[in-house]
Amino acid sequence: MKLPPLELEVLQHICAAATATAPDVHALIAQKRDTAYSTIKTAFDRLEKKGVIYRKSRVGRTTIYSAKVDEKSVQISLLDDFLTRVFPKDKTPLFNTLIRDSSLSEDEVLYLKKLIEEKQGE
Amino acid sequence: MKLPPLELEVLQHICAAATATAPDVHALIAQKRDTAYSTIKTAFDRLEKKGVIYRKSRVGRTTIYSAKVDEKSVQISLLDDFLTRVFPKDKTPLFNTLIRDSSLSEDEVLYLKKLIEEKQGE
DNA sequence: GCACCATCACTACAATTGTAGCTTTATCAC
DNA sequence: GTGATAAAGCTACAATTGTAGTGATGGTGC
Repeated sequence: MKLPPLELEVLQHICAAATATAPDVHALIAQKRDTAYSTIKTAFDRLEKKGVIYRKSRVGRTTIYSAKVDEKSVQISLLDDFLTRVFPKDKTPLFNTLIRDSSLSEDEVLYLKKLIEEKQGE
Repeated sequence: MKLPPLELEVLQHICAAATATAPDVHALIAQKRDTAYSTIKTAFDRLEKKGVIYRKSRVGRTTIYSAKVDEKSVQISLLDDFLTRVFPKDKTPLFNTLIRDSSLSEDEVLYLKKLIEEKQGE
């Protein structure tokens, strides 16, 4: 599956709250940057047309949407595509950036270590 | 920086060979899938217009291009954007897919482990 | 010298995406 | 009931991208 940035962002808000309305998501995004309501609503419409979200119910004249897909599976699908496109061969720069340069918490580092030791045990 | 898939793919071929011509890259890509020469040449033209590659020299009437950018820095830039967009919060699914599900060579696993231990030593 | 053909340069077009305006409509408050 | 208004629905548009056709052109071989 492919999701353009804005649609992904909207989907993330919907997933985070389990259900969401266009006005709600617009309010959230508008906190960070200037965006018209209709822009966000268009993202909802396109996500719905793509079968990624659906109309769960209504309150008043406000539609309540919910995701049809699991956020994690979307992430994995996007990650898969990204990795094969951007790091088709040598993954060293990926690891370097990820571990050396990106700010991981101590917990994340421990989690990673555990995963790797698991992998080595195979 | 942002690079659409086709332009990235072309750039990767140019970087891999240090210099490359449009006919060469077309031949390489055409091995994998059916693509018109002009499609590839358009990617060259757009990369050039974006300042990502430049005309280094000519042999006969064939232009030899070379990259103006380091492939690694492009990768890092794309990775940065991707991570903040797709995994803005919890990176657990990222690690899981990367380490558990993707096929890493033994060397890659060792390299990863080394990196993590380095990180822990900080 | 000339013809041929590889390569270039240019143009075009449909699909997607971000962006938003405008119109309609249906609640809700009174 | 009626009016104000929030939300929906629809339309539009520019930029980007993948795709490729076409016509120009200039080396190269003979």
